[in-house]
Amino acid sequence: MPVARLVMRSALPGTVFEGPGVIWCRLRSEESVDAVLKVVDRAGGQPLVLLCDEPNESLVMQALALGAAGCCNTHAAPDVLRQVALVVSNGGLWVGQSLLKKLVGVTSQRLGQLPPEGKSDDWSALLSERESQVARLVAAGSSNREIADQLAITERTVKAHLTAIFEKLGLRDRLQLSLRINGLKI
Amino acid sequence: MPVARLVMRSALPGTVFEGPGVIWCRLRSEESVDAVLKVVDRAGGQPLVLLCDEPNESLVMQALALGAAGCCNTHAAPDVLRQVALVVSNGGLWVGQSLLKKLVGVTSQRLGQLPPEGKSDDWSALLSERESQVARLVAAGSSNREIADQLAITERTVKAHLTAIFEKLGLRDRLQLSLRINGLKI
DNA sequence: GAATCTATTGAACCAAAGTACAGCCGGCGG
DNA sequence: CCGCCGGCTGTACTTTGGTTCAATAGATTC
Repeated sequence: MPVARLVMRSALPGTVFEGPGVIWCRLRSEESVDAVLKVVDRAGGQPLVLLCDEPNESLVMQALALGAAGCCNTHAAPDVLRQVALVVSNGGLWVGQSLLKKLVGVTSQRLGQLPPEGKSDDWSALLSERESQVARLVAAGSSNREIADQLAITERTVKAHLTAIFEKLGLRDRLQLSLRINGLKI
Repeated sequence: MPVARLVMRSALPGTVFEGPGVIWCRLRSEESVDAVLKVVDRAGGQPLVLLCDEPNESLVMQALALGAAGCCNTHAAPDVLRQVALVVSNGGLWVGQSLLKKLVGVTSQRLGQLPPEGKSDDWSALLSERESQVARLVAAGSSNREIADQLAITERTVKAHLTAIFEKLGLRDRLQLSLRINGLKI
């Protein structure tokens, strides 16, 4: 009951409304996320939920990155909003199903890459340190020229490393290497 | 009250216990996440929470990637577990504070890299049917020759489709296309 | 000290990827 | 009917990727 009323009132442009344990904040289409979040006083670390007219993934990510506990459609059903309130007021994070999948997928691969010595991925064990650097840059989409500049070596040397990498891992080209490094292919 | 009792019983090694709206599953130190999650029957899409003796970031990420709604310490305080139950039974995701920060941080960084107004899966909407087929094959690591054979067209035509794809998605080469298709660039 | 591994580079070369500038055909909407 | 778009292809070209001959130098190991 309180949640529904909160939403009704927070639907007014620019309105910030504080409910039991949750701060709701309406974000109009033309407003930027950081600008709005900056002016909201978050006393006591209360979770904040953004209400957007047209939420999209990049917007939601931005909101989460800036400390919001969730972001959902202004015109979402009251039941949904009640659930959101319940989740975030208990320290949870409200993420849409599709975004969640993507976010977790990307990040888990990313975390797996970051520790140079950490994980089981055989490629890092098979390659020398320098070769691993080159491999990572290739997997991120860089060209030989870019890699050469970044590592301050010749493009020729980059090619030499790549030839060695392909040989060691039994791969054909940089695309297959990318799939291997990113954990998408054996 | 029910939550506390659930946890007590699910603390037995390998035990899977179903509470009101939540499935709890104990993960022992020597067990692998995917092995355990694979055998759990998730009827009705109920959220599942993993209870680990020594949770770490990579473990939690793995659990989330495999569809768990959360992962917390087996010996967590009853109050915490009650909150977790509340959050996930309402469709929320339970992420520890420190991990949350890291997760959002890493992902938001990548948002800054590729601003050109593209969500990660708008590609299928922007491309024609034939172009999508080519894009998928490229993302899987196929060469132009292989794609041509597979689609029973000329290598020249494959190149034509690729040129159109690069233009439409604002990409440079097949490697970047692969990253885009595989959701590694947002 | 010889052998081995790694990093680095050069010149030349082949192959694959990608672009530029075309053309042909079929369907579809005004 | 005509313009537009999607699919398909050709010739010729530039760029990038990758290999095959090398060679030099430091570090490590036996």
